[in-house]
Amino acid sequence: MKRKITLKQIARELDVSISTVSKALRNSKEISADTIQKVQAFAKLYNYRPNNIALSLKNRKTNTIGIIIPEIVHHFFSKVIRGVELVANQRGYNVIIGLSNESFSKEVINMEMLANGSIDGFILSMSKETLQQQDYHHYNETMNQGMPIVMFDRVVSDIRCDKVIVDDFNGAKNAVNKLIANKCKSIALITTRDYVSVGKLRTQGYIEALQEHHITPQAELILKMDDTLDYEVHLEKLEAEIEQLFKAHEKIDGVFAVNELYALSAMKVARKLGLNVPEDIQVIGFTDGVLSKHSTPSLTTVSQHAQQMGERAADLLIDKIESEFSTEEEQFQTIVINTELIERESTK
Amino acid sequence: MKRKITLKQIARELDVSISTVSKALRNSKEISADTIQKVQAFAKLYNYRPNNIALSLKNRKTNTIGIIIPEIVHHFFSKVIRGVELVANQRGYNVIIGLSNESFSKEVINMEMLANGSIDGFILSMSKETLQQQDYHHYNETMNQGMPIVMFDRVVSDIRCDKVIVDDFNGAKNAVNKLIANKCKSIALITTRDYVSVGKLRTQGYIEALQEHHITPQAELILKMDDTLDYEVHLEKLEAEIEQLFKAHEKIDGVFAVNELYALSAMKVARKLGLNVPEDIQVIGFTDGVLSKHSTPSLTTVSQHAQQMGERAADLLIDKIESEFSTEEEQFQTIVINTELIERESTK
DNA sequence: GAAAGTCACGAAAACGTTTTCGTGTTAAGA
DNA sequence: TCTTAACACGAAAACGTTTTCGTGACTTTC
Repeated sequence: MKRKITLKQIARELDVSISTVSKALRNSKEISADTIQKVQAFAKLYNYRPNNIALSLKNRKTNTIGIIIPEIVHHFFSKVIRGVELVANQRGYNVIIGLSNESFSKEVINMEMLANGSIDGFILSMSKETLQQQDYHHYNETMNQGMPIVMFDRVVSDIRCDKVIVDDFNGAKNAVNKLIANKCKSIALITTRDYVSVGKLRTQGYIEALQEHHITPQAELILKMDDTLDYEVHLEKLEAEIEQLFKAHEKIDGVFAVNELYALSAMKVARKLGLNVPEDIQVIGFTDGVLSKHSTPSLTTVSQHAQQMGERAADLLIDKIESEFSTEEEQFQTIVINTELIERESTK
Repeated sequence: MKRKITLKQIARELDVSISTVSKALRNSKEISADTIQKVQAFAKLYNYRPNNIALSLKNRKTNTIGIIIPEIVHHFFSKVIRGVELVANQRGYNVIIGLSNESFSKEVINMEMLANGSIDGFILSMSKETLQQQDYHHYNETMNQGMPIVMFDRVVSDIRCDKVIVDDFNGAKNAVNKLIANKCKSIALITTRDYVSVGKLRTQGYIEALQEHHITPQAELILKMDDTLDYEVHLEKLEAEIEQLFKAHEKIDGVFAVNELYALSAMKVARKLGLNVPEDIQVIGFTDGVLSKHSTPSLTTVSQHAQQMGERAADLLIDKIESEFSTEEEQFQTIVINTELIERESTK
């Protein structure tokens, strides 16, 4: 079990100086052809590779980007990671992950852990707790130290940085428009509480679609779930509330749900009540998940292009990292990713 | 936009030496109370944090572990990552990810990228291509350089390292036993080609369960799918083959599938053929996925405890990293994670 | 044959730490 | 008053690179 070989060891073996070895390996014209050949042969034999950490220290650059997300066991986020990793690798960067688990303190700890020189920049999506507490000091402190941040999906306008977001508003609007075009007369919305920006925007899209078609939004048709609990935990509660909603408003013939599970639950309850999807009631969800594709009936859904979000975020971040000129007045971009309505069996 | 402050800057400001600052921050008794107080106050004011990269270089230890997996948009793997991250963070380590995308060359490139000093050890699951080509030189080279490796799930006995695996054999056997106990007389197996070790073991479990109940396994009841294509791509082909199988053997009243999607497809085809699950045909899958829980009917499945696998793998790796004594003859462990049969609606 | 230039290489600094080993000053002991 | 010990601090090395700047030994030029 031998350690990795270093320049110093090569130098000693070949009885030259460290600088000579370093230069020879980089084909410097300061070094004679003889020496270059000798050094390179030796280095190859011992499989020399420059130590990354030493390079990082010297160059004050790690070629690593950090990504902090609330949860990894989640199709949306894992697809974003895939996108980030793809672009990062292509451009010579590694990706280091931190999970906030939707907790403010874990988010802060993770950021501090990585901000001390381990990475060149952050890609992150805020935890629910951070969104609730509206405490953004850790972002600002990190940026003040010259560490660029790109936020995605869950963002707030108070923070000045690059952002990549989904067009939640139009995604929702298009979905509801589709339901209206499909002759739905009474469309329910199943959503979460409003503190997460995306939920709010989707609700607005729903309302505006209705209004544009001269349908008055009715508060009774909007079901707001408390999602501070884990999805799975409050599944029964969810279904019970949906059932109550459906029973109270038998005329409901369309449902727009802000996520996959809510949509699936709606279909499940509908079936239980003897309603056929899509004949009696049509359902559209919002997500990139795997459930939609494989449910029966399969679910029409608003795709978020999660992987593309990750790719764009990574490009944005690396561009910023590599831009030599940090112009005095920084310009921040917000990239909006268009959604796509994927029609499946749950709509006509 | 000021850079992070360093010991040197503090030293200059306070007109003491770097060593004094360093010692003062660590409350060395070499330093007077006065100086300690002064330095710590200044450091706190400027929010000093030691540079991780410098520490890594000095200590020849990065406190980072690398995880290389074939795919991240996958419930099993993302749960493993969650487990790894949980334990790693608790024990003061970061996690850096690499995706092989089931490709041999990407696996090698990723490993080389991380092996050059960036991490202290690897946790990995082999790509399908690596399993097929049976070329393991990169693992051995990495380990020869003193970098510990823990493999999980997809392992081969040729490589001498710590391993965490699922008890695929008994998981499958228990599942089939369950079907037999539930009065299934003709049980089909839907599996993949055999080069992935886990597939082979699950097939063996199936066969042994049958044999122990004096049922002769029939080759015609075993459907081997070519999974070199992406799941989604060959979905129709899968369903067509299952349909053919069911039609050719109408007596089939039980199905054991080696993954979630195969099981779901079996249920889908059954429904199409007018068969009721579980009345006419019972189905069991093998996975930790999300589809099983939310399908209709929900799927009885063999849970792999993916998160626990990640946790155990991380503990194993960190133990090895931190064990000072690299005893001459290294001992390697293989931890077997027991499966658990989760009964849902697809079995009686 | 001396001045100038080329060649091939080495010394040293720098990145930011920690730690070992001095060393000068003061206080205590004889 | 002299020796010794305690105290408080600094210099320097080390981790593994890259790069700038010297510097001898030759070679060329007039």
